[in-house]
This record gives sequence, structure tokens and C-alpha cells, in this order.
Amino acid sequence: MAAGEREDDQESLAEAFWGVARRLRHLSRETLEPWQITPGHARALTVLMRHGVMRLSALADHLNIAARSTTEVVDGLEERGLVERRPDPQDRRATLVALTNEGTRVGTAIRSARDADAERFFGDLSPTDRADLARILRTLHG
Amino acid sequence: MAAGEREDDQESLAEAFWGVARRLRHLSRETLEPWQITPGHARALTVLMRHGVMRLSALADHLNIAARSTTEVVDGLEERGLVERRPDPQDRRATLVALTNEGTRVGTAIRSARDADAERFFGDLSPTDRADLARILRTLHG
DNA sequence: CTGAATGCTGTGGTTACCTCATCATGAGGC
DNA sequence: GCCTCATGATGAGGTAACCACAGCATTCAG
Repeated sequence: MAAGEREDDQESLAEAFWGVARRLRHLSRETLEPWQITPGHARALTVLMRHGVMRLSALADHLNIAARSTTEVVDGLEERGLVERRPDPQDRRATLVALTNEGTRVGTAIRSARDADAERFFGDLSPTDRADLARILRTLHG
Repeated sequence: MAAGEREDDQESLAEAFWGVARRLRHLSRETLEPWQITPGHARALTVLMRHGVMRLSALADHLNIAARSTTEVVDGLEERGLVERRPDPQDRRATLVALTNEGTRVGTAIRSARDADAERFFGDLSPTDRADLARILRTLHG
């Protein structure tokens, strides 16, 4: 216990960060469980809720994954009836992805469950801490 | 870029968090590249540096992965000559994992590269921010 | 009309995990 | 000693989430 712990703020800052990330990830997994949906799928759903109908390639950009992977994500969502593919009238090579009614319903439900979770998770912090954290994270994101 | 960014503190706090996590993960991958070692392997190495020789099962606990998966991690490290298996004199069912000299060398090098990285990464922050972040993360860690 | 670029998807990886079954060993009951 | 059950590691086989490359249809520039 004594040997490797000492000093650096740095290392333990990174470690603390990963510890929190871990907790947040587990929380998210739990939250999504009722909908039998993976974090990746949920992320795609969220993007679609926000930005509406878009091409697969655009979705890929938003998700920061390869176009090829997006095909699979959309496959999954389509199987579950949450989105549908439709031809792009502008360009017959392209395919648009749109939320179905069910997709919108589930997306909305997930969003509020997540908000509630975030509230629970970050709720331990004072408003000041919350603001500080947000600011600091934005700096680091730069 | 401007359209969908703000709204609730909560959601964007979580998002900001993941954005930073992403950056940190990439950074870590870059850092480890010279050693041709995955983050998972590096993590195992770190645990061994800290706690010394241990059973596979103990390593599994430290890494929070299944015992079976630990076998594979250790396989990888052993192939690279960074650790070695040896029988547990206490219990002939068990196998101990120990760092080789090379493993210790690499582990040490990785540790300092990481420290340097963390310095670079969190170095953008003022000392105050750094302290705040550390404190806040500890709070969130529960 | 031709050739290059673009948008999606099939095929076939990779990584990092998992569960379940198996085998040897250990520990306790009788 | 023998039997049974628990435990430590591993083989076999599976999954999720990615990837690159090749191929097809379509679009667009010239």
C-alpha cells in the first residue's frame, strides 16, 4: 500500500478520472438496461433526436466512427424498429436514417432517464463545483 | 457547430466528461505505442509494479475482469517477455505472475511516460483548477 | 460519354472482454 | 484412505464494437 502511492497529482488525477468514468459507464449501462439497448445505439438515437433525419455518412461523422460501422449500428436500430432507412431523394446513392415513432418514444424516454441519472450522479456536487467542473472539462477538451 | 451544444448542464456535463475521456484515451494509446503494448496490458503491468508477484486470480480482481480473461492478458505479457508464470509453492493449483527484469524496465518506462503525458494533459490547468478537479473527481468517485 | 469521386455494404479481420466445461489440486467428512 | 465439494487456471467457443478493403451503384466534371 505504501510503496507506489506517493506524490504526483498527475497520475492520480488521471486515475481519479478513470475511476469516475468507470462509475459513469456502469450507471449508463444500468439506465439503458430496461430498453435492451447498447450505449452505442443509444448514442446514435440521441444524435438523431437532436439533428433529425440524416445520411448514414453524416451519422458516422456525428458518432466519430467509420462509415462501415454506422451501417451496423443502423442495422441494429432498424431491427428493433427504432429507425428506418429511406432513399435520399437528392442522391440515389445515399440512404437517410429517420427515427420511427417508436424510436422517438424510446429516445425521449432514454433522454429523460439519462437526465435523471446525470442529476443523481452530479447532484452530489455543489452548484459551484458543477460549474467549475464544466469549465475545467471544457478547457481540457480544447 | 453552434446549434445543439448547450441546453442542460447535466447532459453536457456528462458529454464534456466523455469528450475529455476520449482525448485522454487517445493520448494514452499514443504514449504506449513505442512499447507496442495495449492499455489493458499496461494496466496489468502497473498492478504488478505496485503489488508485486500475485496469483492470476488476484490479478483478475485488481483488473476487475474475469479470471479467464486474465489468462489471456498474462499470455500476451509472457509472449513479450514482460512477465513469467511460476507455480505457487503454497498451492499447486495456482499460478503466480511475476515481472521479469524486462517487465520491470518497461513498466518503469511506461510509468514515467505516463506521468509526462499527464503533466502535458493537465498542465493546461492552473494549480487551483487542478486541485479543484482532483477534489471534485474524488467526490464523484464515491 | 468517360473517368473519377462518392455513399453504402459484403467479407473478413481485430480487440477485449465474456460464459461454460474441463482438469488438477485442495480441504473436510467419515 | 476414499469420497465429495470447492477452487485455480485454462480450452472452446461466443459477443460487441470497432476497423480496412473491395465492390457496386450512382453522381458529377469535363
